[in-house]
Amino acid sequence: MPAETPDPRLRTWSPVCRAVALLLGPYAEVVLHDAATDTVLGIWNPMTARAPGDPSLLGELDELEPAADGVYGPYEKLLPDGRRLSSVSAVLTDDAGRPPAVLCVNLDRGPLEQAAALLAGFAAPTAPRPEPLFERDWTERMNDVIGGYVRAHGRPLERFGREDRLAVLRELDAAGVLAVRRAVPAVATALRVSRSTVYTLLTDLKHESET
Amino acid sequence: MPAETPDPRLRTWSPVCRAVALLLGPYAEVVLHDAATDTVLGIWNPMTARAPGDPSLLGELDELEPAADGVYGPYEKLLPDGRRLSSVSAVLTDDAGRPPAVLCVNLDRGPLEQAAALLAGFAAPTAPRPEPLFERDWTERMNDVIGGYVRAHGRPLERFGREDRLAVLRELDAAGVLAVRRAVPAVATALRVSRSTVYTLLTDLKHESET
DNA sequence: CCCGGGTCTGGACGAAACGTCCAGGCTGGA
DNA sequence: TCCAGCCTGGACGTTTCGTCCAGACCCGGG
Repeated sequence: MPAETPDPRLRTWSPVCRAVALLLGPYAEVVLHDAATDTVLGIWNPMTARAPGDPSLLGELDELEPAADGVYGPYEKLLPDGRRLSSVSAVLTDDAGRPPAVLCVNLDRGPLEQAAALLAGFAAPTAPRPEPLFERDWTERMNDVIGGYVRAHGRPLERFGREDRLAVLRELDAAGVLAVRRAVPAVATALRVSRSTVYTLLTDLKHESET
Repeated sequence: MPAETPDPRLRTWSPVCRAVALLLGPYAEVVLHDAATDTVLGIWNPMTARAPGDPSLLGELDELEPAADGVYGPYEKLLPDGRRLSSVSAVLTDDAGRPPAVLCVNLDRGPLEQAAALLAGFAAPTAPRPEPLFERDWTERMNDVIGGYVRAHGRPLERFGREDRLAVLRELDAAGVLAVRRAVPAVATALRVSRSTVYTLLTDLKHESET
């Protein structure tokens, strides 16, 4: 039963909500909450079963950083059906001194992530990751450094020249990777180069930094 | 000057080439090579200045894995202007016993990667990387761990017992400090303990975690 | 007082990793 | 074609690692 006298805040904010909902298409839900009563004022593109008047279950915001200007997120939300959402919330106040409303935009990441994965796979020149089992350690940083250099210079490993290797080794050294046990042989392999070469390059590096 | 009698292989394969070129749109180049003379037979959607009759510069294929069924790649190619391509090649033979042709499809990855990056960024719920940002020197981390333990337990280094040392070593190991070259002697010194002791404690630790 | 279990110590030692060196091989340019 | 520069694989001496052990030390119990 829709109220005959809609909340004035609804009149104020609903154009924004409708606009955002339209702009972001079918994968975004926009919800306007009443912060005082913790109920839903309005909802556009609903992805869940909530309707105006329902409780907001907005307690979540308390746990988040106040984030300065009343904007929270983007943070991650999970739906019972497994969908993952990216959400932002904003506290809306008007000059009429009315209790604030809270605007929430929930974007379903699923389709976007699928599309991104699809495009990435399409563009991939090779299998994305051999991934030697989760190794959250220095080898990853090594790969980050090397991969970053390749991307930054648009030059694949096979086209590396002496200067490229020197640059990468400089970075790896600065990152402390070379101080790790057994790192040098691993780096050599990663650079498609012999252990000897890595040591030679390293002495060259040391020598050049002395000047 | 187009030859009056086009190569019969061109008649055989050009429909395929045209179809692929159309399907993949403006970002894909299709080239048909003559493997015997190493020249270009035909080219659709050219991204480079090559034309029929030009040398193929197909030597690249020799460096690649024969890949079983005559299909090479996908592998990465670089254009002088910096564009990155994903390429596949296939050796085409017909039953007429003619010398084989080589079909190359070069897909410009740039637009796809841009799109993927855009989508991925759109979907990202939060900054992808907290990135420890200039990871401090491992000795500092060692001192942090030890100092933190001392403060947390209000027990100065001189009062450390076996359990304290074990606990600290557990933390240091988890922090990866012990994977650094020459770290163990330093840790021993910091703990006011001999190198031997550290090693025995470490084996005890390893042994206890096996149960 | 002495004893014994538990712990740390310095030193020794084989094994591994480290870092250097050299005699080739490959490649791209003069 | 030769040359110069770079990379390679292997060999080799050195350093570091990790283990082992005999003895010193501490401390509570008999």
